[in-house]
Amino acid sequence: MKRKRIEMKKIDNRAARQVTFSKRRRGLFKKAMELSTLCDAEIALIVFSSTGKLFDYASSSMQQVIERHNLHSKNLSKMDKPSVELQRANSTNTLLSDEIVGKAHELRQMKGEELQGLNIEELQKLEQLLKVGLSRISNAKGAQLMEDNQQPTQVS
Amino acid sequence: MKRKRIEMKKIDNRAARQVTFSKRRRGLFKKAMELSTLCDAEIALIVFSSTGKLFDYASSSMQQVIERHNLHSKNLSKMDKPSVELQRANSTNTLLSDEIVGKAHELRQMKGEELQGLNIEELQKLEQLLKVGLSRISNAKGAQLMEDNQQPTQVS
DNA sequence: AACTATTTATAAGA
DNA sequence: TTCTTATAAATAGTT
Repeated sequence: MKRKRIEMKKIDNRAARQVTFSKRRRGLFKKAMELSTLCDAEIALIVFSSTGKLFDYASSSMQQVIERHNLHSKNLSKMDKPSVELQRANSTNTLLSDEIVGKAHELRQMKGEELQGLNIEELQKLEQLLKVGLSRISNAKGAQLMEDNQQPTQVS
Repeated sequence: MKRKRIEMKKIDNRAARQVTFSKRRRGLFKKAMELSTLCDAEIALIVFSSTGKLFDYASSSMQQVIERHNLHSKNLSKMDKPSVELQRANSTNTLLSDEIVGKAHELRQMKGEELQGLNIEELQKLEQLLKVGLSRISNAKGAQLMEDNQQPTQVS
């Protein structure tokens, strides 16, 4: 039987690759779930086989993990524009609904209505976002008052 | 030394949980990369530690895998919809798109990126909204710092 | 961070 | 695909 360690490159033989994929995929998902359970981690795992079949797992919900990931990796300025991909994928409404759910969630976060689950770092990012917004609004008010030299409205 | 198999539930001890997280996280990411290499699979893995730190991996790009996932998790059965159904779906899509545009606009306003056309009163309302949001976030930060009164453990 | 006894994953064969 | 088993790999408990 003499097993040996396998070389870390794509397995050429199709059948062998498929068998290895099945075994290792199981192992990988098991490990992901264990890590989530043991260490209270939030995890999402997406796997496409070479034949295009999808396998996925999320410790909470895929949407939630992806959103949280976006909050971290973003490019805070492009999160609020309908994505190019989204416009292209307009053929069904599922994606659109997801996007609405996501944006509604982002809005609630900006309003401070749904902050649970965010850590300090994330809260600070949000705070920064709001502060920038506030200063822009303040500038806009100033500019408008200058133009409106007829009757200065009361400002807060 | 007598190691025994560990119980599959959240590890109570903070330090032990942190150590296990580090070890298993490494293992999990290694396995994910190996599966991708050996079996030519497209993989995305997102992990948030219990302290909110992000770790991620994507065999291609995160955006690409997430998009592909979105494509899979929705239709498949909607491709061969009767035309009436299709029309209904399309009009729904239009409504949903409008809603997204609206929410995106609202988000940009909150960020102060699109304030043209707003008068003083509107700017003040917006400002008020942001101030309320800021104070809630500030409270949340305070609450979280209180919770974290156990000494922050060092992570690798 | 490093060590090692054990457990766990899995390559190869059936 | 499932199972078996020898072996490689991961890791729990410890230093």
